[in-house]
Amino acid sequence: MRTISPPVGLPALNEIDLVGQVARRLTEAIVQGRLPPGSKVVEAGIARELGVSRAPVREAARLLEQQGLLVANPRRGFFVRQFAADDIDEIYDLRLCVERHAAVLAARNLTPETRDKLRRQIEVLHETADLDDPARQVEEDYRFHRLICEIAGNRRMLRLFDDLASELRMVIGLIGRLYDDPHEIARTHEPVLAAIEAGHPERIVAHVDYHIGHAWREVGRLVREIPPWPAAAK
Amino acid sequence: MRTISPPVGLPALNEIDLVGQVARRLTEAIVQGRLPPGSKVVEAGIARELGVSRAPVREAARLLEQQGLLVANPRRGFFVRQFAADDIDEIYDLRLCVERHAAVLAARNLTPETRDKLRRQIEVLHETADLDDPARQVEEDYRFHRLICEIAGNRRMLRLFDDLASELRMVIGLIGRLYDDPHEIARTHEPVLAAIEAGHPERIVAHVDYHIGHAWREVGRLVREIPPWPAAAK
DNA sequence: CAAGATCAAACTGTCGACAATCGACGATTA
DNA sequence: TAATCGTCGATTGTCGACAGTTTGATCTTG
Repeated sequence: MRTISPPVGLPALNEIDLVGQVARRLTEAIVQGRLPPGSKVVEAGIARELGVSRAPVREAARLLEQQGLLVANPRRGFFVRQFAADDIDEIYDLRLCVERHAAVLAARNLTPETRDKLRRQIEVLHETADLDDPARQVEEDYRFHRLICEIAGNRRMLRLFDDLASELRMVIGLIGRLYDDPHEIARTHEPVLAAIEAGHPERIVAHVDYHIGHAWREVGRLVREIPPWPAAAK
Repeated sequence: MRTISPPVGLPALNEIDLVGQVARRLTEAIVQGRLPPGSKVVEAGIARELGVSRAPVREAARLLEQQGLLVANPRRGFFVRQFAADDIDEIYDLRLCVERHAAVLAARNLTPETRDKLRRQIEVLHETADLDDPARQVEEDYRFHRLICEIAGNRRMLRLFDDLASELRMVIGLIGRLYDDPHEIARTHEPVLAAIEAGHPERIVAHVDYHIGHAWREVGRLVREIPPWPAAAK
């Protein structure tokens, strides 16, 4: 295995875990909207662009396929997943299901350290709100929710959350702007944490439902507002 | 693309969706315990055995990796996933989380047709109970639970269920015998369906909790009873 | 005899090549 | 003119090969 010829502009891919790196690059390109939904992912093109051969690209594509970012059409290639309104509903429905459970478990496992982590993350959310960087804001938002799943202590659930988040990142990225006032978003996390600290399952579920349900409705509204997705190139 | 040289004993792989077929064969070998947990999956070996090259085998392995049946160690290869007691807990915890939700949704979407499907499946469970075919019994059991997820109408949730089921099949396959009397198993599905037909969310959740919780405890007990998993061959 | 160094075989990661297939475009025909 | 067919370039699916790494065995040395 040798070092890879430097692709233009981007830092060169080094030699370990090429597949993982290609997967990350592809994911980036998709959630940033550089590869719009419905567009064809030409193996040779990606390979040339990244300065690798097609084999690692194909393997990475399989990963993203399993993650739901790509769709494979045998003999026709990989295509960037297109989302419809009911996809949004599915994702949020599943997310609600997972996060309710995670929050209840997290409350059960809560220690002073993990509690502080959550509090600190809400602070970060407030700080980020001033930065006018929607992508960053979304990222820090997920980090809070991810923390809850982490604290819940079920690794499979955490992976599921990550998968859902990567699909959502794609959707949010396409919407292009934040669906709400950043400070407002930061604030709405507080009752969730409060409920977790209080530790009453019903209250936790209620607050998680409210919080996620809010995002669900907002995203759903925006998606329906801009129905023809941004130019499914090719 | 040409036809594949016939592997010994098994029907030859034809030319379409080679990756999918290899994946199925591998899954089979794993859940049947022919590839024991911890064992190394040698790409060239599998490839030779199936009469294909290593490329499709690698791609299939990536699929199974994402599904959790294989673990990839960079530069060392793919290994059959090993389950510990806490894996069982994670899987059942997640399954509980999903099936509660699915059952409530299924109740909401229930039509006379889907209701009959569920009833019929319980009959099948009873019929299968007489056959003394544990694998079949487990399969029909899953089919009932899968039906609920199907009726719930969230495709992502259905896929998640399938992934969990394939992990569980592997575990159950390793245990080798059924964890309970087949007729008893068939019977315990009835209250779940009854609750879904009645349509009270709390009752549905309670019955699903009881049903799945029972399997959880039984499987957990058996796993702890036979702690050293069957010879992690090499 | 144990611990470390040395070496060979086995295996993985990646590549380039080639045939089969797809899709677009233009020619042919009714 | 519209529909069908054939051709050609572009792209996928698969393969065999090669380089570098890991592994396990053997040999060396304290």
